[in-house]
Amino acid sequence: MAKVLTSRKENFSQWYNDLVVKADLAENSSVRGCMVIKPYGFAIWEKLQSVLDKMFKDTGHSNAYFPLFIPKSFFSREASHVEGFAKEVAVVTHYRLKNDPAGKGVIVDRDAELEEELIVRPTSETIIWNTYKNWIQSYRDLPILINQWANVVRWEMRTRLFLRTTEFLWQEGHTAHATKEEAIEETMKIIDIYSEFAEKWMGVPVIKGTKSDSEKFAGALETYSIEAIMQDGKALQCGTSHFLGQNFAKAFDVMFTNRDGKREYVWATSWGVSTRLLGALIMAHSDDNGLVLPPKLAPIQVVIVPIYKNNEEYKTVVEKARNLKKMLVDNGFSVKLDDRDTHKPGWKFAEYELKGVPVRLAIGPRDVENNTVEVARRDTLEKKVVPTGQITTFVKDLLEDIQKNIYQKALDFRRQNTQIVDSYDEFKSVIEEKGGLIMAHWDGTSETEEKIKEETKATIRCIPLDVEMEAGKCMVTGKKSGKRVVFARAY
RNA sequence: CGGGGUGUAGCGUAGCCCGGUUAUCGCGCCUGCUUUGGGAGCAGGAGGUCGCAAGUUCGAAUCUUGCCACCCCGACCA
Repeated sequence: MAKVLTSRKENFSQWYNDLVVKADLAENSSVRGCMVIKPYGFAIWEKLQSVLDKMFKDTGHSNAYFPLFIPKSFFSREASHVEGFAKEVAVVTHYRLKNDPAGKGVIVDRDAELEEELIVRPTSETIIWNTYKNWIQSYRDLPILINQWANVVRWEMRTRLFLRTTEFLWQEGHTAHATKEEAIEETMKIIDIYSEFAEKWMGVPVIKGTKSDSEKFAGALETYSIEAIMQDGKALQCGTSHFLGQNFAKAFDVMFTNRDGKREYVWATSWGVSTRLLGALIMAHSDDNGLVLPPKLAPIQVVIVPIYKNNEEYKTVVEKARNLKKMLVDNGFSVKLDDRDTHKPGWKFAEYELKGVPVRLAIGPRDVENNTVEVARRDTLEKKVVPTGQITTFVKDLLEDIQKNIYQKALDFRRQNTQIVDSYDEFKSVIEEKGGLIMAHWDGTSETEEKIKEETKATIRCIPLDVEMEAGKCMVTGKKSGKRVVFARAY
């Protein structure tokens, strides 16, 4: 078979880039750091959106929409928030163009300068809390549980398809609560939703945990994240849920009267996942033949490829293929019949493997005669001939098996690439030679974290929730530590 | 913004050091015939402001200068 992708082991970055482009997911646009998401890639995003959206709604959240532009003054209200984002915001300063007197197209009309510059949102806390101020007077107005699907802009220095683009799509939840406890509970509820989504739908095992002070969201008291490992051993943050305390309520003066008639600041959370999830999906499962999609998120779950030599065979084979498609569609599967005469079967096989379609059915004259179908599964590339009568149950079981298998494979990979390390020397050599996740003791200070980052490029991905307490000593300073934390080089 | 590199057809490239016929090759594209159970074969064909501008020269993809764009490494990061 002709090789279209760079090998995963040879050059992971290039493999990733090739894959994204050749599987028709996305490509770089002519706009700096911005990508074009192509129909096939967007179909996966839409599927992912619909599942998450339902999970949010099932837990009492509703969707709304807030402006793209944020007045600069709103933005500067919360000190640490400004600090965190100032270096990467796009700023709108003018509102008009005019013809260039020198005759070279259009130029900015300097007379049309805005009195107050507008920031293109890097995230919406500020504009939303400025709005919530008008919505909240009493404890009866709480909680507010809102989510928005939107685009945001962060002017990153270096970009990478899906993982870090200047503009990206995401959902951002912003909730307001009467009590601290309720806000914390919301933060946890969301990180659980994210984790369930990653594991059950994307088939990507994740570690839930809290962020260290230096990795916290700008303006948050506590940031919870889910962290996954990619096939090159680097970690990827897949979603975050922040407990914001009363920081934004104080910055935007959002108070409510409680049951006792006393005025109090509102408690807040915010949380989000982005198109980066598609990057995680790709880097966690795919191989040198292309994408491997979890059946639950695949836009096409089953593709049918007819095989024939002449017009006569075409008729009988395609007719059978159509029946097969109808049968599967009636059973709720997403099926594509590729009866194009412009490409040969072998070409189509390779194409759908590249696109990660979980199950492929091939029907040729041989199958028509024997009343069978050839079934191929994407994850293991195994093929099997199945009697037509059993095909719906077979495909149903197979899709479930693939979903389970890719999760298990990713989980096994993570186990094999997670080391428990006690000394800093060992840490350095493991990071350098093997990569992956490292569970080690840390004294809890930003100084130590910074030192490790500088010397090894590894950062604390999270302080995991589901890990037992264990008395130990920080591998760098020897100070006391109650728990191992997760270190890795990260995207 | 610092350090390195690259711009030649839709994509990937040779040629550049050492200037000289009609700019190389592969993929892709178009036409025809043969093919079709793992990216088909043969034959023919179309497609180029050699990143942009100026300069040197009888002559520039090739040399010089300026500009632009992109990529990689660092700081930043969902």
